[in-house]
Amino acid sequence: MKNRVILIDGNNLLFRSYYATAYTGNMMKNSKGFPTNALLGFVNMLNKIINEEQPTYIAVAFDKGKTFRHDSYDAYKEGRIEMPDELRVQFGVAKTILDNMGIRYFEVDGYEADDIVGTFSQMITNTNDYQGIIISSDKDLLQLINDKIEVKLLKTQDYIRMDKSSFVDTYGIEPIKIIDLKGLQGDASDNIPGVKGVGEKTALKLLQEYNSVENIYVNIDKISGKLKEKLLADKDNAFMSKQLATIYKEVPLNTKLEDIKYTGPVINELIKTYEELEFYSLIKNIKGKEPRTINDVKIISDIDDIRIEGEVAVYLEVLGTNYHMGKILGMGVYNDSDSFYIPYEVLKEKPSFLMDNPKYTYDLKKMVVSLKYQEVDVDNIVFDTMLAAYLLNYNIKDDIAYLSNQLGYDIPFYEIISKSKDLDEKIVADMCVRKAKFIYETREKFISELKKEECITLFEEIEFPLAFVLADMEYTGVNVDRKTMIDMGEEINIKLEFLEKDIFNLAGVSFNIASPKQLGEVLFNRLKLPYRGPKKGLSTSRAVLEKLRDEHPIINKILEYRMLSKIKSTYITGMIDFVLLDNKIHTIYNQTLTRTGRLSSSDPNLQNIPIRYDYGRLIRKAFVPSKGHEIMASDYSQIELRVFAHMSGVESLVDAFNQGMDIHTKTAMDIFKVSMAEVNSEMRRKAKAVNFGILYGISSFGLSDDLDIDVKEAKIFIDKYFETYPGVKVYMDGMIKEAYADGYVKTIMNRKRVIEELNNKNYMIRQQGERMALNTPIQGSSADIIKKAMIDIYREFNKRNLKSKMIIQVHDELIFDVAREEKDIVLKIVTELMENCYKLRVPLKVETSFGRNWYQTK
DNA sequence: CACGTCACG
DNA sequence: ACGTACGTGACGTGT
Repeated sequence: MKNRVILIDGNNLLFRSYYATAYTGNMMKNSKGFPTNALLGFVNMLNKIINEEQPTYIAVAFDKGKTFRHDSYDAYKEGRIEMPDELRVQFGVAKTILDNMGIRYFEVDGYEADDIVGTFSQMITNTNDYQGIIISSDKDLLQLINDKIEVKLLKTQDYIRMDKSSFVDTYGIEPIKIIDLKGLQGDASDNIPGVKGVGEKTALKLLQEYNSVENIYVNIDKISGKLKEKLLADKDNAFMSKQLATIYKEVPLNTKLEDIKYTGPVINELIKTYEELEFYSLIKNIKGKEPRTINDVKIISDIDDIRIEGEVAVYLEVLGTNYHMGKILGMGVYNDSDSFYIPYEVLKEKPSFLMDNPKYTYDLKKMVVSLKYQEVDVDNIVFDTMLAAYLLNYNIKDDIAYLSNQLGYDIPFYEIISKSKDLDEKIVADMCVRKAKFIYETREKFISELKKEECITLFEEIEFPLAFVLADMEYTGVNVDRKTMIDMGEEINIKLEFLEKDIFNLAGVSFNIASPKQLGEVLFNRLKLPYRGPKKGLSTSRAVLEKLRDEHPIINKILEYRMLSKIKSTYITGMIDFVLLDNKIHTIYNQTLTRTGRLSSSDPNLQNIPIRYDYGRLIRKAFVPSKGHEIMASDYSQIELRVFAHMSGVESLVDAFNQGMDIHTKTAMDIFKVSMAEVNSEMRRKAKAVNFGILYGISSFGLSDDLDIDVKEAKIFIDKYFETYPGVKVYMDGMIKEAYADGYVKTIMNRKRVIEELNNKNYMIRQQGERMALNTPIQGSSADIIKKAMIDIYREFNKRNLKSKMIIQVHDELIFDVAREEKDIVLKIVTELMENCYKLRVPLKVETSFGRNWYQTK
């Protein structure tokens, strides 16, 4: 077995990973603003290579000198423009990481990475005991291939492995002949001139006949006509180009192969570097990490030993992401005078401080709900770090360890320590107390930041009280009629079987209908249906298929198959899995996820239950009230357009809402300059589409797609709209200007969204940022309003001791499980509070309906 | 684990 | 010449 030597073109690797993400606008930075995108790709690639190749030797080469070669990015190749600062600064850290990983790297004045790789290849070629593998996406390096050297040529997704025989198969020449090829055809990207008028085809033909540049000129008289003239005219260039294309193999490295032995990482140093970069997921995966020093934490074994005074930080550790019926490990407790860990067994005896002492925590909803299932009540919670960090635009990623490590704390991830073979209670206890300590010590900092950012009112009056409301909704849950679901599932199964048979018959072949790849193959290659979708690849999305409805009977069958299998997998099978022993579904509302301030719902998602199409809508029959109750659904009518009218202050829109007009009809009247009676359904449909466009940050393409008209026609519509309502344009321009000036936009309750995209060099990304800047204040303010309504309603229900419960929120509607005898009062309270919880210059309107299940509320 | 697709506001 | 409407979550496929 030969020694495997990995040679890595470090410049190439960093460039690739930089541009892989930077150009899409996802410039990744740590919380201090240091760019990390190239480094993450770099490290992931190194890990992948080490894993796959299990090398004994590794060297990484970097450029050092005035020339600057790489082929990761065309603009550089052509223009030799400067390396962006955001990439430059990552090179130094890359070298530190290599040191930490136990990998030698080399850079030599006046030489490029290629030359260093070439020099090592030569050393390998000169021995018998080594085998070299070069890693790069630079095809120039292919010239180094020989019996002992192969190249892993990196592609966007994966790589191609090239050894001597596969190279000859692909190109028809020996690897080393690449330099002759370049001598003749040149390479614009490397400023290699070559012979003018000779391209790849001619060059290959010449080389197959004469083998080398030198030999071509020896036999120049055997060549005739134009080609001979061209060759003679550029003879000097041909030799010079060949030399330029040749990778230098004698860089003075003063190194033996033995010196580049891969020694493995210096783990603690590597972790430190990763922590600095906030590469927490990489830290998780480091093998052989030394256990951190465990503090001797007091572990409470007797409830009577718990004595704590004053304000205290607590953190409850619950296993897994779904805390409904999740396993509770225990609670870390910390304040200035004491700290300890309370295991679950003691916690369930309900220590009194849970009710009495003022408490700070992280994710109060999770704590309250988890303990509620154990019949343990918690009261007097006064602060939640997670909610504060969310409003301050911190990256929280659902884990207190992520946040705390960003702020200089040393807190392990539970997933990591749970893998250590001797996980004892001491380790968990230490971790929980560290978390509580973090909460305790950073509370003031978060509060002062909230004040500074003027988000403290939003925190105190909306997000913090809302968490308790959501806790109650989640714990209350939604009753489900399993039988309705199962019956519907069986009906779907039968329909699917028939559809599948029909589809296979029509296609003349059986295949996996759920596979876009196989379906595309059948439709567009086998059945030769005309493709009218987006250019990239073969899309089989509904939008594309609907255009083919009249072309082939298989299309409708496929669309129906798709619809039914979606309903079955997501809304029948998927939903049934979430029905707990109480016959209820308990969703989780994520309060700290969306960039706009909306909630999101998961496990399962109750905010995307079908309604638009008749068949899917039937699933709502399975969502039922408690005994003696009914389902009540109250939704805001056009809240986002009302918010828009309010924020823009455009008079005709404000007036329309104040007069109680149908806003889409009103828009149609204004755009088409007709009377109300003259507005037909087509005009209203178009006006409606334009109104929606306005909410999203309109674009002619988007509108044309929605209305299925020309982009030109759409543009005319938009211009007409802006002519009709010049105030809208003024408002939008002002909003965008403000967003560029501040770097963020805000809602009516001062929720801020930072929009990095506005600083992106890429025009498309900036455009996207502008649309976010237009949409977020509207979507976010609507979210603010309904959150306020939910809090008001929750408090009023409690005050009146009602049996009825608020159970679901779907962005602009609230669903209730209402006791029959409370129908009148609940309707009155909900309407009143939803409509009046926040005063705009237009009225908020709420529409409500009752039903014996969710389906009937319409 | 990313992608395509589709469910909702 | 670009390649797009805003905000989410879940599923099956295929690497």
